[in-house]
Amino acid sequence: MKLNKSFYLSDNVVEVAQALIGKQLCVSIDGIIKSGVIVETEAYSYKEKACHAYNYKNTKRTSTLFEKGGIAYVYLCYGIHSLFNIVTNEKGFPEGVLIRAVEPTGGIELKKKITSGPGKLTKALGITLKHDKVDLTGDQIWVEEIGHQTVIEASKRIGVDYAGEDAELLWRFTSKNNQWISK
DNA sequence: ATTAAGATGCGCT
DNA sequence: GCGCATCTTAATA
Repeated sequence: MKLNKSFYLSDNVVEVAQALIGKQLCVSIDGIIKSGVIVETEAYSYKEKACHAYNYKNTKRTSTLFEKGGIAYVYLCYGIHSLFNIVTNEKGFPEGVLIRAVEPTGGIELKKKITSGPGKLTKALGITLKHDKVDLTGDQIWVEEIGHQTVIEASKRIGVDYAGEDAELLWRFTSKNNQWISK
């Protein structure tokens, strides 16, 4: 069952990040659907330094985060990697959930662990910068409830040491004992 | 116009 | 564990 818009409009991005664990992410490209269960997320909010849109910093890159929740935020990191986020909250409140890892369920090459990392999973799913601002209630990218029961663990986020005290926030959520999460 | 740095991943030691 | 590839954005002038 596809999640509807209201799921993404919560003003508590941390709750959304937790709720997304165990949901299934689907991407439809050229009629081919690729899917995977979300097993690792991170929450980002304008309230803390690690976020691109910290303190309502609205730039060309972060403008997507200021849009109404329920759309994709894809951006290029280090000139190489496309990172996929889900924008939450109402328009003007930049918050989002970074998808760091998924467990492949369909349409993805299963031989190698190519989904265990924010840069790799986008490639595995075929997500590109063209998907920036794509509506997640549409037919290109969406998230659906599949009734997965998961034990969620909270930990510190990765790669945000520069954020000082905010790097200590336990805003990374993983599915316990899952082999697909990044290390 | 110029430059520094980044929500990473890979290869090598 | 460490360094590099690679390029867009943003801060500075």
